[in-house]
Amino acid sequence: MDLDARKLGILKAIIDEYILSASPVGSRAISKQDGFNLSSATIRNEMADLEELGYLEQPHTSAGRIPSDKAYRLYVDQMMQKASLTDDEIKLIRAHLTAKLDEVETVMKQTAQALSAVTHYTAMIMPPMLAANRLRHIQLVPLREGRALMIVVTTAGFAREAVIRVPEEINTIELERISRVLTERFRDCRMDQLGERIMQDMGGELFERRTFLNTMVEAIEHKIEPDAPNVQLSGATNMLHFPEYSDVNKAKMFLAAVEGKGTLYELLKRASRLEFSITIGGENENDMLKDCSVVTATYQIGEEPLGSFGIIGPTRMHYGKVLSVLEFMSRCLSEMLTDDDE
Amino acid sequence: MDLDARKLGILKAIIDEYILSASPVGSRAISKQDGFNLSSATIRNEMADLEELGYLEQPHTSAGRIPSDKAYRLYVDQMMQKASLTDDEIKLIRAHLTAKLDEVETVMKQTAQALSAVTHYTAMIMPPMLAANRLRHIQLVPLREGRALMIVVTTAGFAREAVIRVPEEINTIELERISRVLTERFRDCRMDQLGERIMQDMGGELFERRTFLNTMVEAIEHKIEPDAPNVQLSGATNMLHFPEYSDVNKAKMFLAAVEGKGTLYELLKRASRLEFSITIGGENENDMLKDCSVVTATYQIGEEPLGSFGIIGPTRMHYGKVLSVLEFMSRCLSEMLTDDDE
DNA sequence: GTTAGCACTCGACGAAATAGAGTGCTAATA
DNA sequence: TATTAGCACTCTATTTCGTCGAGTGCTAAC
Repeated sequence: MDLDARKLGILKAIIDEYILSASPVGSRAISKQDGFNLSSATIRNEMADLEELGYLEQPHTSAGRIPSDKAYRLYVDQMMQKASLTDDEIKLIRAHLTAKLDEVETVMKQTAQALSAVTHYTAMIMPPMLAANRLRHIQLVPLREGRALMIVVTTAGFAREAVIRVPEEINTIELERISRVLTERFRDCRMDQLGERIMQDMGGELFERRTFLNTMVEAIEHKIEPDAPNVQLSGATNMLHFPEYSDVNKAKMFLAAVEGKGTLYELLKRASRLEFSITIGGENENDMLKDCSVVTATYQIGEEPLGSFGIIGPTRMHYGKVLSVLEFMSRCLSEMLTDDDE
Repeated sequence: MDLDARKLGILKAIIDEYILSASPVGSRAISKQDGFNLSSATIRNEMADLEELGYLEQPHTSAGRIPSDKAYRLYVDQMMQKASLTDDEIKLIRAHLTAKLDEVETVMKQTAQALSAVTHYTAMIMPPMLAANRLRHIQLVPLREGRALMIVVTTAGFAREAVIRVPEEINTIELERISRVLTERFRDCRMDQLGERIMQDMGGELFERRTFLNTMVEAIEHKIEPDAPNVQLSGATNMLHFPEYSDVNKAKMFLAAVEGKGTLYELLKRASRLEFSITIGGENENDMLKDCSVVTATYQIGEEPLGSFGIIGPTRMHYGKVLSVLEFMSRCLSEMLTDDDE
């Protein structure tokens, strides 16, 4: 089952070549490369073996070979070299992230754009999960009759708003009081426990406001993890430049998979548990992505992972380069969120 | 130059037919329709006339005719019938807009989705412009050292945030004071004048904070009209189902035009001056949209238009249906923003 | 174990043939 | 004078067929 050094070398050469050319690799192409002093016939024999072992596939009898998912997996785990970023690439990324990015939304968008611009694949990023954030401030701003805007701010500087109904008997001053009391009492409470804590603690000075508090708690729980999460996507059309998507139906398929952002959100949420993840072709849960690879990384404030981002591309992907880019971006992004303007 | 009734009728029949079939319409197809008791030869003569007048085009000698932009313009201006919505369509729209949509973002997204689902075209919507809104509340929430979150709320219940730097000497209590003073002083000031007004009025109790106020004003002006505006897009892939986009390059073109959302923002902003607008093919400023039509409508709070939304489709579009849908959605949306949860 | 040689397979590409839709024109008709 | 039937013609789309070339697998020789 294990591959000897020569098979490994040949397989790597094939994969590298296929990643560049996107067309099946023949034995001659490999035998001509420096490093192998072997005839094409020998390579052919080895390739036949590799095919039997499941690392290569043949589109049809008289074509060259293309790597299987299994081959990419091996490649990623054992033989890939990380490609460090060029100065131009770093410049390009910095250009996207330089401006005074004072809103999360904008940071997300710029990150996605930078990623897709540098990699030429499709980039995606999920907004930060607030669960592990801590409460900093709650503010109720009265609007027209019977409504108020509730604003919840976390220590990391993220804010969520919701318009909520306010019973008639609660006036502006009372809203102010409730804001102050809640802020003081629940300051630094984890966001994912906030609702629960408020409910438990309703006996105190806010007892007579318990129905209203209920409304607030509901809105808060609804906000911690937005139900229509705003995954930012960039460069979906990049995929159309790859020969694997010159078929309109393939393209349609891919774009459909990517447009339903719920899918991507699930993907990214799952991926946010691991610092980096690479999912190759059929390893994807989503059938529509079964000839794509997904590479993700996380971003964080301090130690706490907030969310993840990544790129989607053909399985024939520049894994080495992509990983380096993600690593770099992860650092940039985390730094931005921690030190700098939000 | 003017068309007699018969030419008009024939032209309308051709357009209606072409909208359905997407393939050039021959003389026989028209002569067989009820209503015209004319042979195909007569129709042919009329069609030749219509072509000479610029209303029809012939892809090649032995094909039928297709309507020109000029024909669609005439169609839209004079002969189109509005198609009222079916119950199913209304249900579909309501289904998208029913839930407690408590955040602008969500409303935008749902609207776009409903639009693209009902029309099968590509839908877009711009977020509300705050310029004509009035200030309701300013709140500064201290974050980690040297930072605060500035939150600006308008009377319509929209909020914008920005993380800003805070000089060391300004403590929490002082931030609170500044918030209160600004809110009191500039309550109900139009958002697009707010920055200016604050600058003018700096002499009062906040004189010693003028550098900090400068920072705030900068952030405010930056926020009133976001520079990377979050145009929501939905159903971009719908276009791939239309035969006019079975060519990958056409598809690429369209998707590229639509992905750079700046373009769409400009489009929508310009369109927000008119309650409804229809732009056909070459009438579009953007060359990449020159074989698309764009139909837009506005949404408002009270009398004040806030922004616009619309759909993009092939010039061969169901204009009547689309207009009705937009009309209906415009009402829905404005109602939602005015009465109900934001 | 490696290699040269060769017959074989299969898709890509282009030329030629065919079918069919639709036209424009002419001459007949009402 | 407006309409129509008839017909030759044009152009595209589709199919068929032959050729080319890349690449293979196998065998026999090194």
